[in-house]
Amino acid sequence: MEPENKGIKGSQLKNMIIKRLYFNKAMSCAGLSDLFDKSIPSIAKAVNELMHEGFVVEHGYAPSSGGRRPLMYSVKANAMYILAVALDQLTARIQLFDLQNSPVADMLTFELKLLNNANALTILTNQINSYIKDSGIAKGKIAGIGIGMPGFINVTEGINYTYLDANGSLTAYLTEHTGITTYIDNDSSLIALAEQKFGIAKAQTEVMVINLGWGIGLGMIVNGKLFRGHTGFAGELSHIPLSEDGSLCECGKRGCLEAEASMLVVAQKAIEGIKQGRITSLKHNTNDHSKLMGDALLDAANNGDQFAIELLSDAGYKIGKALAILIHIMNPATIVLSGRGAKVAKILMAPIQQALHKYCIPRLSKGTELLVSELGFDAELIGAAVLVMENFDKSVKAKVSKATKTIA
Amino acid sequence: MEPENKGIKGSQLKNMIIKRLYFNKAMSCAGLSDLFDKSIPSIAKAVNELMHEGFVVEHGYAPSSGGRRPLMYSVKANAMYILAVALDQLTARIQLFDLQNSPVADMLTFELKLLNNANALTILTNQINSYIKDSGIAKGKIAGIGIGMPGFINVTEGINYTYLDANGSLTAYLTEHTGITTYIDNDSSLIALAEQKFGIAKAQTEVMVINLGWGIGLGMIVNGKLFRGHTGFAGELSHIPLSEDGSLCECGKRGCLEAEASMLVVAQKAIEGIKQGRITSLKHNTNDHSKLMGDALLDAANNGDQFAIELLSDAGYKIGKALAILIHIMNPATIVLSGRGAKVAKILMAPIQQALHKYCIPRLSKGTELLVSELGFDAELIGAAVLVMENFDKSVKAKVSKATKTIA
DNA sequence: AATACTTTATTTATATTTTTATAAACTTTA
DNA sequence: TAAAGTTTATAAAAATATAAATAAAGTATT
Repeated sequence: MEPENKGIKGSQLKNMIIKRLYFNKAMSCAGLSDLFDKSIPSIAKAVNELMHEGFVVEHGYAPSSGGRRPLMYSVKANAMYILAVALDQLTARIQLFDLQNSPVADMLTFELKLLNNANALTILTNQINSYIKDSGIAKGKIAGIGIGMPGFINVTEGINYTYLDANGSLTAYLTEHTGITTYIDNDSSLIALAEQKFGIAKAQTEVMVINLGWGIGLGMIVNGKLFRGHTGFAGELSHIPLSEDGSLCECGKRGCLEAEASMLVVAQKAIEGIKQGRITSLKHNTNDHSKLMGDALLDAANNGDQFAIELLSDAGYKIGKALAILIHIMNPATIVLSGRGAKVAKILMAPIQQALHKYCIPRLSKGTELLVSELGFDAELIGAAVLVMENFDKSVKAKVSKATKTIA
Repeated sequence: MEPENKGIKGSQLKNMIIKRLYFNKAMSCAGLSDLFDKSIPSIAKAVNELMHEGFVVEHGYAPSSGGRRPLMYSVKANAMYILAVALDQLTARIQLFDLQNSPVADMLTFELKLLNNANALTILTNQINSYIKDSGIAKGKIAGIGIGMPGFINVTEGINYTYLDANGSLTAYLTEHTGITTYIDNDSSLIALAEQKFGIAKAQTEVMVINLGWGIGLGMIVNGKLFRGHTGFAGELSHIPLSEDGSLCECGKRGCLEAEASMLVVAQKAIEGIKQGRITSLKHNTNDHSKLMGDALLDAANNGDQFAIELLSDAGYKIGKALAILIHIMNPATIVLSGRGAKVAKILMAPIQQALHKYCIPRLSKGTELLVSELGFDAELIGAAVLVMENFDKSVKAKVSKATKTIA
């Protein structure tokens, strides 16, 4: 075997330490020893090597807990970088982060229609490559590319069955055409990941994150890890049968949550209401599409427009009924309202709670805390970065970097 | 430190091997090496020690897969025993198994009313102790006691908040008063465990098991492990809001699945039907309680009684609607119909499938297989035994046994 | 039938990891 | 304020696990 391969097993622990320090800010050798169930000398050796290799720096002494103060270590922010990409049906965002999740280049936003757009993948690839070039960061310094996007995604194969057809594995295509290991996942899943690692649900192990967008998504954290189900379609909250009647959904059924309470549907109801002469501060030009109205509606509600609030309350109550079902089945510690609609979460809160009181056994609703995202619109980008680091201990990145380091 | 403690870490691997061989029948050193990510010499050493200690025996050669045939090892059936206990509200079952899940003593069944019965715990403890004594098996040879029971259970503390108040930890009480480490869990959870380890859902990682009994329970296997939720109440399928109206449930709400489709409710509907003169082979004496009627109804349905089948079909459709919701959220590989009602599962199957077609997105229902338990009424007892062995690698049992062995 | 290739098992030498002992730095108790 | 107890860190010795080499027992190929 080549000498390069000899170190894989040994560098495994080092990758695990880097990953942990990315998530945990700072830790002591003793803490890492407990966490990984390895002896302190083993940890100390790995940490010292990582310091010489430039991945880890000392981070001062933590307060004593009754004995000698532990020397803390943290990851060196500029040792590596992470490229995060967030896509929705119309828009793409690209942002480069360092290992402390600080942006190291301006965010790039551009229009990218995913549906029926054969050029979308080429455009995205070019934009990523030129963004990296403009940033001045060497590709070898980028730990990976994480991409969040709508659609039905096979994470292990790296395929999105709905958008961005790469004639096989999308991640393989992007890895090849950028030279950087790429990971993809569902947008709602990444938002959940962000909330659990760096957001309002930090360190919780049972978290349900509602992605209130044009649709209604659900990201599930079970046992501290993203849960995707057997074929990757878990969390289809938006199409459970909520009521027998109700308007017809895109999926062909009646009574779906998405057909009753998504921001898009609420916007359409607003347009109808205006046509029927409802008193509201909202205006509607016939050539506006629903998404523009949606954004306007959220702002109007926050500014106290009664009609907008009424529409949102109605949606909130239905969302609450769905959450009651979710609580009964999953018994989560936390439900987080996140995504685009998070900015009207305070208005939604009251009707949601009302529905929970009506439809939940108290013993169950008592065990779940309902929270509003603080990451807001950044959640998906941060989740995309987290996705890269979640896979870091399985990749051989650190080994490669180390190899170049030791030669240099 | 005492010399006894020195071996704990080393015997960890041996306990893991015993546990694996309990679940897997027979494995080779190479297979165990792959599984535990340990070198073959390490595994071989541990296996040889376990053979000398009497826990493991050779199990012949497996067919070649293109090279030297592997020598298989299996656990020695009579090296240890497991005591399984299954309780419902009225009846207790006790059964002693060997390490191949074969009964080594006759099953003991006795009446044990759990509700408002201050003596229940004492009676159970005495029955367990005398059962073991009668079996002639030394207590030191029993790896543990596993108990499945209804109620709201804190597994880690070993407390059942509903029944068998032990003024603290029920498992601690029983461990002390029997001298054998005791574990408890919810009946539906144990049925799920049994189905996943030794039943129709063997080796599946995403399994939902419906416990069709007097109530409707749900045992969830997520990521290959029992899922209990944040406060242990996950899987409350029976009280999700299914319909706006519907009969009033014990829980105080309307439209609960349990109030519409549990075997107890179906039996009550049968009694009402008979009173109203419905044509049926079923008879009803006014002093019969619903549970007797329930058993009779299941048999009548299996014998072709139209009225019984009609009632069950009605229940099946409602169960199907609930399963549709479950599939949307969990996207399981398998749903198993188990418990007392499993014997009419074939009758339930058609209306359940019908409801799934109506309420499920095809993409989701396609990914889930609906199966009927083959373990039937034995599932809970086997699950109780599995519970003991699931905890085996965390216990120090094997070390103790080994110690006594090496002295002898 | 002979050769090449696989997979499994065993032995030995090497590498790694953990224990143990010692020291350092700090808190708590007497 | 001194003594005792904690927690963390480091350096040596001891234990342990692994990799490499070799052997054994089979299948597949020519």
